[in-house]
Amino acid sequence: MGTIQRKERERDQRRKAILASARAAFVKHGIATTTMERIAQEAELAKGTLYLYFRSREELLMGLLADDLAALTASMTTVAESPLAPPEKLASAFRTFYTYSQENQFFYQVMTQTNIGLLLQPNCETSIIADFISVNERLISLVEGIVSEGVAAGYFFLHGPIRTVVAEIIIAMKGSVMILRNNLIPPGWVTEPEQVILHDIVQLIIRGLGRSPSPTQAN
Amino acid sequence: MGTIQRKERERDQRRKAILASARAAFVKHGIATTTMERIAQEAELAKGTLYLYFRSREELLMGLLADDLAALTASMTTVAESPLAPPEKLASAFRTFYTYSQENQFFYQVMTQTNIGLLLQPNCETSIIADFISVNERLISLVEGIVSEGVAAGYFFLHGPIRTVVAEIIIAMKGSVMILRNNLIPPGWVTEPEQVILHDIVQLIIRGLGRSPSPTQAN
DNA sequence: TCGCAAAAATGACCAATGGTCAGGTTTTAT
DNA sequence: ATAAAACCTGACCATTGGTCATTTTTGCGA
Repeated sequence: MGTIQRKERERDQRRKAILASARAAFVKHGIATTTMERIAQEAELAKGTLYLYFRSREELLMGLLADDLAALTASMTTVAESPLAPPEKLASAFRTFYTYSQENQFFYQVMTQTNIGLLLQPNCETSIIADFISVNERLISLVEGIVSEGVAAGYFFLHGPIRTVVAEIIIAMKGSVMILRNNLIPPGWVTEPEQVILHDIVQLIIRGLGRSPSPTQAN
Repeated sequence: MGTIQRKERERDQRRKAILASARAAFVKHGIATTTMERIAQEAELAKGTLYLYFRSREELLMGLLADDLAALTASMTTVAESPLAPPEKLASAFRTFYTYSQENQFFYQVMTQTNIGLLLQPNCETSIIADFISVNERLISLVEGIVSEGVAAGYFFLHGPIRTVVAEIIIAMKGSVMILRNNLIPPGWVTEPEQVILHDIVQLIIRGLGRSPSPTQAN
């Protein structure tokens, strides 16, 4: 019986070692230009061996992304549990998201160089997709908690079901980060640093949340 | 002298014919899975001939995108010149952007399946990049006109230089469209149609613009 | 009209890369 | 010790963007 456990443990260790090598290679060379051959070399294995552990290059990428999303969720949880007022907590949550992408090179590259939708392919293992969805749900719940708190304390107003409002906030903020990090800003278009732009957008949304959706008048 | 003009005209016609064939192929088969061989077949030319007119696959894509952005700018110009109040005009502008992407299949696919930043590569012809930047500038100016009008009429408040504020609005809205169209919404996350989500986000931003950035109090 | 040079087009070829799989090596169980 | 199972290897395969030697077409001058 001990043999099975050891073998499972060793198999898991090799899988993790391959992921670590892939991460190092992706960070060093960029996602698009890192080949499976190069990852295999970094892992000191044959290329064919990689396919014993991952069904495709996409599945390898998703494995790395799942780890990052888990770490990000932990950071966001800390924010959600802090004693800040809801508007400041919301701003802090999205600052955390941005900072994480800035400090974690692989995550940054996935955000900027990969169409994540294309990674969610039928040849990805189902449990990896489920992990991705699960971690996303936890992020949503965290932001929902902050918004709910803000509504209860009178800082925010809802213009629809809270779930929908939260989704919209996240869409806008994630989208902004993607634009900022996708080189979709024509040169010379803005002179302020990305953090300032992102902060302003968060504040714009927070101000919008802080205003009842009923008024149709100026001022 | 007549021969040179005719040859230039014919060369331009062939270039346009290749672009049309590429568009048809991309729409029919998707961007990622359309090969240059398939485009060549659609154009009834040899594959090598494509490279007499475009330096790379990316340059071909950029050529198509430039046409789309020009058409989109025309639509947005119509909105900017309409007699609507600035908040409604702003909402209409972004609705136009979304509707265009919905109705124009190639544009939709570029938005969802392509990392545009990767298209802006050194092997793209400089004038194509310049066109891309130029069209972007026109879009920015249109939105800037609307915001400026709203400020003058007392609908909107600026939290920074108008150029920056406009950039932030565009970043948030473009980003939202990208998220919505990139299948980055986990299944079952939202039940409302994309248009409703986008409309809500625009309204949230408009409400934020309609509130002076000074208040720090709830209600 | 003909001959030649230039321009345009062709399609076989090349290099690169994700993925496959027959064969080799190592581990396990009896 | 032996056979079977598990693991690993690296040559091979299919695909595709891009190249380039060759072929075809066009334009021009005699």
